[in-house]
Amino acid sequence: MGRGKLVIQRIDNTTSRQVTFSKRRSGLIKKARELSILCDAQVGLIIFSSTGKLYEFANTNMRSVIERYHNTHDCVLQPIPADDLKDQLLANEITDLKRNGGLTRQENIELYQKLHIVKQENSDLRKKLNGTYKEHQAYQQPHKSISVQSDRYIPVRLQLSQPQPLNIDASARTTTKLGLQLH
Amino acid sequence: MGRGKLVIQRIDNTTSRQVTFSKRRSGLIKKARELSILCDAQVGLIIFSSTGKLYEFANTNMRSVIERYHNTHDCVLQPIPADDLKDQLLANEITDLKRNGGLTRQENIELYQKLHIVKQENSDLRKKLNGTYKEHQAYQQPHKSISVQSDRYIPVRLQLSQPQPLNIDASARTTTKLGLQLH
DNA sequence: AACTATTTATAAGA
DNA sequence: TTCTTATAAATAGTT
Repeated sequence: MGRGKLVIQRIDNTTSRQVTFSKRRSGLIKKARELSILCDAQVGLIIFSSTGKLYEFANTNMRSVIERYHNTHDCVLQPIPADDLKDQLLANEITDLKRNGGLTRQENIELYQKLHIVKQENSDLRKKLNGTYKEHQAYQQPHKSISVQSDRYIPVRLQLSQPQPLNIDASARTTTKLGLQLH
Repeated sequence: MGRGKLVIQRIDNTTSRQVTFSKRRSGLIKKARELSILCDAQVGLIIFSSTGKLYEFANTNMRSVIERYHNTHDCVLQPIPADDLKDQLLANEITDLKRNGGLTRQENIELYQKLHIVKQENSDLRKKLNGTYKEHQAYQQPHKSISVQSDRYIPVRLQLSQPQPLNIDASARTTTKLGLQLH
């Protein structure tokens, strides 16, 4: 839609990307709202811009949508046995925290890998560009600090971020009431 | 859009409503995907039809979107009041989990920012390289490596998304009363 | 922020 | 229901 046909791939130009984001975000939210009204559907929409800003729409409220979403999926984490109501409440909270923390860590790992790949691509591009300019000795790498930083930084973090297997065996469950372990 | 103008209110006719739901649902998901790609945004979309069936889209994975969403809202570390020793232990465990999760979260945010910067740098380099080659029409496919990257990336992410088994080793069992282990 | 030329989505019809 | 088509709506590039 527009003056020209748009190929669906990341828009390089920052200004264009931001303008397009603004336009399409509002368009998307509008359509989400329309769908929920027209068709009597429950809709939840979460958008994080590339700069990390949050935009959202939910015809009811986001929390209820998310809860309903969770209910449709099997709970991966086993409930922690508890003697009484108070213990159960605390145990539930711990279970939630474990789940969320695990997800954050997992996303972290993915981000490191992604970052690693993009940086690699980056340095390949730089190399290529350098080759193009090789007759001009004046050319300097424009972002040397970043590439140096990544060389030192990434391997270490990747190592630290390796997925940690979590595991409760029977004996562990007998020794601790909560059988809790956080990685 | 269509033969006639449509008023945005619940469609009474069941058949029409279902047909419209089907069309608009796919349209909405398509646009959500486009937004995430074009503008490098993280998008999560949850739709429950009026009959309760779930449809969803997330460019990364829904759990990570939801978690990130939660993270932007609740961040406060409040000490939990406890009546007795056992409660206190549980409360401490929760506090630890929260703190640890917070750190991971913080790291996560920084990774997003970093990734954003590197991607920008990447596209700048590509632009520069393209300019260098502008007289040679041979240089086309500016994003080839990115598509390769995603091909490599997605399977990894799927693999990482598998539920992680929980595991406590002997040393962990002996070190903490609650069976808690922080990594 | 507006403006439109175009593309895209889709309501109604076949 | 799936396909078609006229029309409304969204929006890319421009000013």
